[in-house]
Amino acid sequence: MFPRRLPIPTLRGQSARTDSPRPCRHASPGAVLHPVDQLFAIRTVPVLVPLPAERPYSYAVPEGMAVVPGSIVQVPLGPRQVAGVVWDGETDAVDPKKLRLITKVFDCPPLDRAMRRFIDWVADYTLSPPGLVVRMALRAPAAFDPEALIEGIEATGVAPERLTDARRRVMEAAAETPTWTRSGLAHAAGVTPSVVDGLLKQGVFQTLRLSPPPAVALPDTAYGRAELSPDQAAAAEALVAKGDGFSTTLLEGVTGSGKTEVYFEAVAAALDKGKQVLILLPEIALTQSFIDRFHARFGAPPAEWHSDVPPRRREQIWRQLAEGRIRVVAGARSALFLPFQDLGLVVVDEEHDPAYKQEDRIFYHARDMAVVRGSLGGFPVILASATPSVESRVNAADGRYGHVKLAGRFAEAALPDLSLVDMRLAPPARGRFVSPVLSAAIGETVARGEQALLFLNRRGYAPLTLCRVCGHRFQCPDCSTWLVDHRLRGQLQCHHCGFAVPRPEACPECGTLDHLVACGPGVERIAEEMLATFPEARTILLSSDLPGGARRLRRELDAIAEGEADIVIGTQLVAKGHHFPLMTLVGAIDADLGLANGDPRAAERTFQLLHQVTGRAGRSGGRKSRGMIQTWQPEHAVMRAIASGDAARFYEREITERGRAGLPPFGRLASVIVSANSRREAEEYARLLRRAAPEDPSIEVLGPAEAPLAVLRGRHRFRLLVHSPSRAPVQGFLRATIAAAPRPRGSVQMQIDVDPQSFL
DNA sequence: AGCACGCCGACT
DNA sequence: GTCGGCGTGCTC
Repeated sequence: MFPRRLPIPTLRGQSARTDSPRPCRHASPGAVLHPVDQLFAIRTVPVLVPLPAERPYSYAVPEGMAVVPGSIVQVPLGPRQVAGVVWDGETDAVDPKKLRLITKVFDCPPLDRAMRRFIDWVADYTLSPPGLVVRMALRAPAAFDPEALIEGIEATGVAPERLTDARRRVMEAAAETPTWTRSGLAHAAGVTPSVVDGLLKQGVFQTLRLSPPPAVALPDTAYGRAELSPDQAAAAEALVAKGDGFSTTLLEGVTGSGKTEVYFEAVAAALDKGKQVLILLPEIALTQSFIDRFHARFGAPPAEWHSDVPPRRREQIWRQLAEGRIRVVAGARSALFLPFQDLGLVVVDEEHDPAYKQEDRIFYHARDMAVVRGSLGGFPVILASATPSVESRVNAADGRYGHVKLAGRFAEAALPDLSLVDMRLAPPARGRFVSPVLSAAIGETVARGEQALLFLNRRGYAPLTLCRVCGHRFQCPDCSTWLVDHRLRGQLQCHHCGFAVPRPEACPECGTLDHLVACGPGVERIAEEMLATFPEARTILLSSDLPGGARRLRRELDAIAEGEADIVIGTQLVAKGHHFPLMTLVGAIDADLGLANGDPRAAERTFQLLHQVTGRAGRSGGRKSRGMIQTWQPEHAVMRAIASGDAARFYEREITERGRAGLPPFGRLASVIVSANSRREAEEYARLLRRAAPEDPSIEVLGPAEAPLAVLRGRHRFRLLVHSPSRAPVQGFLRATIAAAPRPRGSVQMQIDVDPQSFL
């Protein structure tokens, strides 16, 4: 089974003593040297510092300083002071002249053993230096020192000299709660702070130091206990029955079947046992509705953790979490590296979402690392989705994961009627992209006062611009990809590296004016078409590159939910999180779009995206809502699966295909991302790898044009795709290869991406 | 990752 | 003559 397949590769030799229960100052005394020994022996400890070192560095422990593995310490590193973590095991033999003293131990709970093993595991699996992994856990510099105490007041028992009305109200409030802040008490009593000041002066109150207020209120598991359907209750019971030890369970339920309420019961069970809980969400900045639902269930919001959380708040959350004062975090993938004190459950919501994969510096898939965290920490992990990843489906089918299904009988009825629009039979008019069939449906919908959503996963106006006179195509100078016409911004942009030029009027090749022509649709162009076809309808365009950022987007989404638009046109961000009750028609414009981009997961992604976006439709007025999918390949397995609603058959087919092609979760895929100055250099390095390879995996060099992935953002980056159909872990190959081939520096830099699930 | 050192191009 | 570009090496 899975847990025993999680070796800790690098560091071993824990001393059992070191992780013992913590005395109040967070650090146990450690070994005390005999006075005679003190003269000769210098105690050294390994310290993992936040830089790409393969091993922890050795530091000397000053006399009288108490450190244990996990202690967060400040150490000198070259010219500066950095925060590091005392690690497990023995120190390397290091030139005593290099040895430097630990500057100080932060007054902060140490990282627990499970967390340290997790960091080592992630470093080994992702083939990245453990120092860089620990860096992710230490991204809250000011949090290592205790939060500053604030000034509070408490009653002394002395009676006020003259009991005015205002003073009486203050005394009444003070009688109910022992300690207050000055302004807090004044506010609660409905008086000005000067009343409190007066009483303070008289000695009725005295000041004291209070610990700062909690970042979030404690959740109350009894607060908003939902009425569960029999289905939901059974599923919740199945989750809770998994017990406290490690297990992974796939919670699969169609849109609207109430998965969230079900796993909330598992969350409540963990909280009742005094455990902390982590709920991972993809792109949490846009999921206010989740926070609201959590609040309604538990009477308090979870602590939020994502890139939009301001630095001060991050520090507060980091600290209070380490102290165990925060019980629940809802966060993006980076929350996996937070210093939980007693984590007892991780829920990965929308587990299939590609946003869980980090493709920057350290490549990891948060869903899989959550499973690893659960395995090392000995607690359950729940993966929830309406459209699970093929990997999780296979793991569930093979018994590695539990499988809890929510049939959701009411939900079935509320799902939209889906139909394919065969673009070969019902082509749009010239220069248009919406089929007359869909267009008519939009007209009817708007006429009824309902909303229509048009989905097209392509930003901008048109993906290609060419000159009608000489045939010149606008191309990125760095990436050899087409420049995307962004009319609202007046730019041609490269979606790979961010290169942009103002939209030209003349062809740079032949100089002809006004003969440039846009080819293909983007959301801006669909918006234009809708404005022309339905000039009286209120049309809204939603796209990630619109000005105003996430906040404006959230406002727009709220406005749409309130009915302040008739036609909404959006990229894939409309597929996430939001539910639109008035939306009774969803149209997918270029549903085939994602199928031909060379991604081995293209079919799966398209299936999930189309399923999700059509699930946005509401259920207005008892009439079933409709989903219409424009496709040029109606016979494609994905399209057939979407139209028939037969997800099971899609998965079956996809699993067979993957097995045949040796793709994950059966075969292994990894890529070595190299930054090289030219394709030639990248090819050169690929040759080096091939020569050094102990076996013979295929290594393919892909530039930005062939591998349209976020990971290739930036100039001159290439992806060497290592494909191995055998069960032999690609890591083993890469490790050996990297050891044999000179590690590139400077002109060629590399990062490694091992595809999820190959750890099983 | 940062930071210093060191070696070649365009300028006050 | 310097200022400063980033290639290279190092941090216990």
